[in-house]
Amino acid sequence: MHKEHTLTKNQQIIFDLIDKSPEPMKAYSILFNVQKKGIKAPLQVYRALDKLVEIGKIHKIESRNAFIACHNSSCQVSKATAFSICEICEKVTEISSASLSKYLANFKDKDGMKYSKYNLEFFGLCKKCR
Amino acid sequence: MHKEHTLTKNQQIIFDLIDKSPEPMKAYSILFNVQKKGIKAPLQVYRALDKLVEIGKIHKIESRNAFIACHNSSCQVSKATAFSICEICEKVTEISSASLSKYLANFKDKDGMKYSKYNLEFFGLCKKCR
DNA sequence: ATTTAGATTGTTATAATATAACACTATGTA
DNA sequence: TACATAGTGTTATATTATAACAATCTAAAT
Repeated sequence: MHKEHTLTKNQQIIFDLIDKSPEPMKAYSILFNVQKKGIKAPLQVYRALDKLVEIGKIHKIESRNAFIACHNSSCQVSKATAFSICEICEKVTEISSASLSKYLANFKDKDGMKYSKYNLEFFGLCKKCR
Repeated sequence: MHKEHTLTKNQQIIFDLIDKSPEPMKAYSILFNVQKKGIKAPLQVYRALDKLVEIGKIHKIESRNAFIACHNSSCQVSKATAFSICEICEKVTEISSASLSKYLANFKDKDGMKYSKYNLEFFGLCKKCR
């Protein structure tokens, strides 16, 4: 359905790191972790992050300036994202709910406008922190 | 229903500026604009912004690192926000839809968890830019 | 009126996040 | 081969945000 993107070396290194991380990673934390692999400058990280976001392999958690691997097989290229964020432990979970995405994709604002692109962040306490 | 907060001098100056602005304002743009009123340092701005966000007089547009006055009379203290953002002209509009807020407040994730606090940003093209 | 607790202020310094500009290199395709 | 496009490496810098500390204001309770 969609083009498979072959990741470049930097993109792969950075994706692997984020994908293995149990929590969202911040750009400079990523930088610190990949310096031993030859990625030395912030821009190298940000460029890879931009591309990975663009092709849907990772998502940016806007309220946290952090990045998480996409674990929702249906949103590889999607820009329609939803997350829950624990306000205590900062655990972030991607929400993949067909009814939610359907509702939001069909939502019309007061001008009758629909939006296929959105980002939704829910805040609360996760199971463990409740 | 809710406590009226009397704004302090700095808070009032900064709120007035944001409230008059037709578009979201960034912190350092706010700083530049209030320097003639004696607010000289970033922290003075950020502290007022934090408080204004906390009491619901303004909202932060997370994807833009910018602040907009609340024009939704029902969300003075609310943390349940929704916006549409034009990807060309960057116009931001707060969405106040009873059905949307009802849907989101009642949304349950796969653990059955509900969230009273959320932020939703829709992206698309506004009327003028379409 | 005085005390006191909490919020707010002013200030300097610094941390954290992100991009500009430019020359160079790899990769795929005509 | 040669051309276009995307990616790289690098230095410098812009932008966004917070730490720490002393001083001041404000409201409520003596």
